[in-house]
Amino acid sequence: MGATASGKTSLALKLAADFKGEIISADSMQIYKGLDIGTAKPSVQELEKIPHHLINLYDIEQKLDVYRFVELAEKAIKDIHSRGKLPIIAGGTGFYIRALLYGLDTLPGDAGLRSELDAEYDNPDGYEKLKELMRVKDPADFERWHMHRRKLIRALEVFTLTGKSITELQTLNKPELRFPVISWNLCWEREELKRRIAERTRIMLDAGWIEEAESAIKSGILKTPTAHQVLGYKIIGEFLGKKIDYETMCERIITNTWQLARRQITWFKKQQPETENIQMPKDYAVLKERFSCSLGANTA
RNA sequence: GGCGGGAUAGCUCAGUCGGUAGAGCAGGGGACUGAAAAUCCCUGUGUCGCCAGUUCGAUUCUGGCUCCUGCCA
Repeated sequence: MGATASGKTSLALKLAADFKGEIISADSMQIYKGLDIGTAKPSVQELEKIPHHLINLYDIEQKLDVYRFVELAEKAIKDIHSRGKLPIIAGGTGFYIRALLYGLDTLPGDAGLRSELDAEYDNPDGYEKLKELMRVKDPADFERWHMHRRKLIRALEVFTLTGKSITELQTLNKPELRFPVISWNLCWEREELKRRIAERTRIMLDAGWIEEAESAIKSGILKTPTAHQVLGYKIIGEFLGKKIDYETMCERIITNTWQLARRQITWFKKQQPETENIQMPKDYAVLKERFSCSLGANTA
């Protein structure tokens, strides 16, 4: 794992080639078909050379969430194991990776109820009514989430279904790794990562990202349940609609990407401290050697 | 050249009926268990363009200067 533009894809490809591995993408956006340039997927040749899982699996209008991701990834891991290969998980969606490695608590979900609550939130007084309901029924979660619409709604959803606080239900499982893993976080010096992001953004734009975005927007990506959240496409849409010029578009994408990277860095630092930080850049030979050792220790 | 408008946080700008100033964005920190490349929370001292005058006190009023900018020539 690692922040965006940290070199995960290229490292995963090399390790897979050297250790008979197959790659499972832990990326909430690379799972969608069509967003090839914008999500910096491996090239077609690379995808052909090394088997990949959870890439180009969904159409953009399909809905993805952690729960589904974990199911799909577990299936992929079993599948890879059954063929005697090594599963290599590579991606920047920390939330998904943590959920896969540690498992999710078995919380109920009801998308219908959730969207009802969400709609209620928009009604005049709806927000206050829902907050008041939480304040009375589930004060702990109210305290925790009253500032955060999405979290409040999810807490309310779980409370409605179970009569219990989501926070309470979440602490039932102690975090414990479900697989033996070697987990690395690719770290860069701040300014260096910023530079890499800026450089990669311009390369992606030159490689045809704008055309890709134009067609994705025509296919309605901005109205999809999950894929609309992908970074960059909306900004490119503003450029295509002549609301901003090329340079502004470019800078805004770079800024947004950097903000994403910062959130990822915080996540990996705070939420997955079991992960070993690998200070980049580092020669592949060194990484290969270290991986080999860890692998030996792990299977012993 | 004439008549206006402006000069305040890295950027765009508010504001102070005279008591040394605040928003958005950027930047920094944090959260995160079914939308996560998303969402949310915390975080703002800067010669208030320069020089003088009035005043107990000026970034705020007055005069001059410099630099932008608009209209007319």
